[in-house]
Amino acid sequence: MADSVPSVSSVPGAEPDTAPAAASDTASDRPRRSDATRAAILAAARDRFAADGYERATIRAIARDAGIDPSMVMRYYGNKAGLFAAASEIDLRLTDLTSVPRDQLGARLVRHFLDRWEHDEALTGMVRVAVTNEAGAERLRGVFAEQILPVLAAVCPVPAQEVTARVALVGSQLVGMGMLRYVLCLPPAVDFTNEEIVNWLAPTVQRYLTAEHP
Amino acid sequence: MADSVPSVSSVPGAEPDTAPAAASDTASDRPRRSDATRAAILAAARDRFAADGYERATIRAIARDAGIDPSMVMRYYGNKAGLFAAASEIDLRLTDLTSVPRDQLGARLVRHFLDRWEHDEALTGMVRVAVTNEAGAERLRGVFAEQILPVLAAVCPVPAQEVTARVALVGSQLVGMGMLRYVLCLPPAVDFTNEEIVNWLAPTVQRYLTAEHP
DNA sequence: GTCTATAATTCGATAGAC
DNA sequence: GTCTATCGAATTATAGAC
Repeated sequence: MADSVPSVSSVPGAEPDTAPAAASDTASDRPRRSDATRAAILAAARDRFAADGYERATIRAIARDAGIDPSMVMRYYGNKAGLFAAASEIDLRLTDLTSVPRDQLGARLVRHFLDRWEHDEALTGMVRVAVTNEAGAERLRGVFAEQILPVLAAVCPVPAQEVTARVALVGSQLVGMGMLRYVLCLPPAVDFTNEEIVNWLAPTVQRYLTAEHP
Repeated sequence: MADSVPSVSSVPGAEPDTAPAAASDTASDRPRRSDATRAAILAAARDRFAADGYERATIRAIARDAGIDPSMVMRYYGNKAGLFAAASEIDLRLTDLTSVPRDQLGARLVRHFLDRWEHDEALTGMVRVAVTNEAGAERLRGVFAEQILPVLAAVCPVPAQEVTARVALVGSQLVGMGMLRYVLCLPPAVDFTNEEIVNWLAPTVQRYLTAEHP
C-alpha cells in the first residue's frame, strides 16, 4: 500500500542523447537517429495499455511488440510511468464549432464522438487506464479541461459560470454510451447503429447545451 | 500472452468442509464453523477490489485486512478469480416500480442510482474491475440482464422488442454520470448536488423510457 | 482450521559489454 | 545506440506441520 500508482511527471534519466542542448543550433527540432525505434515503442505501448490496462501491460510485452529490447524502453522513457505519460496523449480532434448551426450541435457532437471512438482504440484504452490509475484519470481530466471545455464554451449560449456544468452533462452521456458500447460491450448497446445513437442522444446533448436550467 | 484473465467459474478445490453434502439433513443451509472468517475475507476483498482494481488488489493485502493468513483465502476460494467471483456479487436493490407514477419514473431511477452509488463503494469497484477484466465485464452484463432489464421492462410502455434498447439508453446516461462523478472524479461532475443531477438527468431518462422512437 | 515455509513465476529496473 | 545478463522484489499458488 501507499505505493499504488506513481504520479507521472518528467522522466528522470531520459533523453541522454547527443547534443548538450545548449543554445546553439538553428532549429530546435533536431531529428534523432532513434526516432523509428521510439515511434515503434510508443505505438506498441498505446496498443498494450489500451488492450490490457496499466498494470497488466508489461514493458517486456511492449518491447516484444515493438521488436526491440526491453531495456531500450527504460533508456528512452525512464520508467513505466514515463512511458505511459509519453504514450497517452489523446487528441479528440474537436475542431471549431462556431460555424455549426445552433440546433445541430447535439447531432454533430454525438457523431463526432462515435467516429472518434471507432477509429481510435486509444480512446477506449485511455478510459481503461483512467479507471484504475490515478495518472490516467488526471490525463482524462486534462482532456476535458483543455480539449472539450474550450470548444464547447465557444458555442454554448449560457452564462459563463454555467458552461462547465453543461459540458460535464454532455460528457456524462457521451462517456456513458462509449463505456457500454465500446468498453463493456453490452449487447444492446453494441447492436445500435450509429444513426440510432445519434437520433436518441442528439436531443439529450442539445438540451444539456442549450436548454435553460431546469 | 493469451493468459490475460481467467474466466470465472466454479472454484476447484474449495469447500472441503464437513458433511459429504448428501441428500439427508433437514435444511440445506448448514452453518459452517468458519463463516466469520469467510465473511471477513469477502468484506476485505470487496474493499480491496473496489479501491485497487483486480490486478493491484493482492491476496496478501486482502488477507491482512481480514486479519487472517493468505493461505486461507486460497483454501476457501481456490484462486484469485474464484475470490473475485465470490466477492463481486452486486445487488442494485431495484425494487418493483409498477406503483411509481409513470411520469416520475425518470426522477425515481436517477435518485435510486445516485443513492446506490454513494452508499455502496462496491459499485464503483465493480466498474473499476469490469473495465480491465473480462470476468468483471461479464458480471456487469449479468447485472444489466438480471436486475435492471426485468424491473424496467415491467414499467416501460413500449413494444417488447424495443425495451432492451431503451434500457441500454437509460444505462448509458446513468453509468456515464457515475463514471465522471464517482470514478474519474471530474470536478464539475463532483460539484453537482444530487438534486441538480436529478433535475437534469430525470427528463433524459424519462424520454428514453417513454418517448416514441425518434 | 489455521499457519509456516517455500516453490515457481514474473516484473521493473540496473550494470555494463560491444 | 543496442543488447545480454542479472538483481531484488513482489506475486500466486502449493505442500505440509500443528
